[in-house]
Amino acid sequence: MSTQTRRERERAERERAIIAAARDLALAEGWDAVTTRRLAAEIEYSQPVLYSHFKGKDAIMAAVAVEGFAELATALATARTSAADPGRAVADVAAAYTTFADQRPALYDAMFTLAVDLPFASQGVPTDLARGFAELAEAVRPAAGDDDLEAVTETFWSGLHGLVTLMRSGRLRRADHDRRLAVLVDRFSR
Amino acid sequence: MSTQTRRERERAERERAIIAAARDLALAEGWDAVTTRRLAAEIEYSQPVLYSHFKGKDAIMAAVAVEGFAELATALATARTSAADPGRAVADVAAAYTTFADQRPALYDAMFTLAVDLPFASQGVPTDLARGFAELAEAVRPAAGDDDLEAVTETFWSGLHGLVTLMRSGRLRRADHDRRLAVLVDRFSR
DNA sequence: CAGCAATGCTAGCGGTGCTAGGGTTGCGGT
DNA sequence: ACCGCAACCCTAGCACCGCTAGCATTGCTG
Repeated sequence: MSTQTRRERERAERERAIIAAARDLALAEGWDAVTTRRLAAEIEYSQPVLYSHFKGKDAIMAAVAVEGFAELATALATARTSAADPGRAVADVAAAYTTFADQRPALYDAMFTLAVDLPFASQGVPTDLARGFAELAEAVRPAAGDDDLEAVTETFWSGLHGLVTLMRSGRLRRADHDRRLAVLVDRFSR
Repeated sequence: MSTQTRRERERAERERAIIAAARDLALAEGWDAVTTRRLAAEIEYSQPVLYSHFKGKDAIMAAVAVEGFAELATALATARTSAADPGRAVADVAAAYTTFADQRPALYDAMFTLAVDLPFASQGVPTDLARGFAELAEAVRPAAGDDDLEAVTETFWSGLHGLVTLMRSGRLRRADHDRRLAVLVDRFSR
C-alpha cells in the first residue's frame, strides 16, 4: 500500500509539473511555443508520458485554464469586497477584470478564446466560473433596475471581454482604454 | 501588350479564386480545414503557386478578412439607414452586427480573432473598417451625451464583439441572446 | 526559327500532435 | 531469496502542417 500511495503521489506531482510547465511557457512565449516536445523536455520525460495524463494538448490547455478561473474569481472577489463604497464596486471589479486579462494574456486566451471544449459539465470549472460570474452580478445588481440580473451581468461581462480582446488584437488603441472602461462602467452603474 | 494584359487578367482571376476557395472552405469546415494543400487542390494548381500571390497562409486569411470588412460595413449601413426612426437605429445596427457574425463565423474570426497582422496601415482595410465604425458611431451618437463619441462607439462595439464571441464559444446560452442584446442596446440608447 | 525568360511543377525540409510496440524496471507471491 | 509478471516509459515512426529550393517545360520575342 505504501508504494502504491507513493506512486500515486508522484503521478500527481508530475501532472502538476506538466500544467505548471505549460502555463509558464505560455505566459513567457505564447501558446504557439507550447509544443508537446518542449513540454516533455521541460518535465524531463518523453512525449507519450503526457498522454498518460491528458487526452491531448487541448486537455492540458484546459487544465491551465481551470487554474485561471479560480484566480480570476479571487481577483474579482477581492476587488468587489474591498471597494470603498458599493457604488464604486462596478468600477473596481471592471478594472480588476481587465487588469487580469492584460497581465496574463496567455492564461486569458486559454480560458475564453482557445480550448473551446472545456470540461464545462464537470470538475471545478463551473464552480470557479460561477464564482467569478457571481462577483460581477453582485457588482451590477444595484444598477440592474427592472432588467433580469443574469442578462445584465452577462452583457456587462461581454463588454469587458470585448474591450480586452479587441484591445489585445490591436483593434483598439491602448491609450484610450481607461476612457472606454469608464464609459462601460458608467452605463452599468445607473 | 495584349498577351501581357491577358496574363495579368488571368493572374488576377486566379488570385480571386484562391480567396474564394479559402473563404468557402473556411465557412464550410472552419479555418482548421483550410490548408495550403487543400487550397492548391481546390484551384487546381500546385502549392507554390499560392506563394507567388500571397506571402503565406496568414496573408490569404487577411485577404478574406478584407472582403468581410466591406460586407459588414454595408450590412451596418443598410440597417441604420433603413431604421424606422433614429431611436431604433441602435437596435437595428446591433442586430445586424450579431447576425453577420453569427451567419459567417469563419469570416468573423478572420476579421477579429485570427490574423492579427492585418494590413491595417494600407489597402482598403482601414476604409471599410472605418465605414463600419462610422455606422456604429452614427447610431449611438444621440445617446453619447457628454461622453466622447469615439469612446462610446468603441465601447458599444466591444459589447457587441463580446456577446458574439462568448456566445459562439459556448460561454453564453444562445437562447438568451436577444435579452442580452436588448440590455446592451438599452444602455447605449439613453 | 533560335534563345531566353517566366512560370509552375516535383520533391523535400523542419516542424506539429499523436501512437504503436518493445525493453526495462521493480513489485508481489512462492 | 528469487522468479515471473505487470506496470511503466522510451524509441521510433505516422500523417500532416507551412513553406521553399531547384528543375522542366512552356511560350513569347527578336
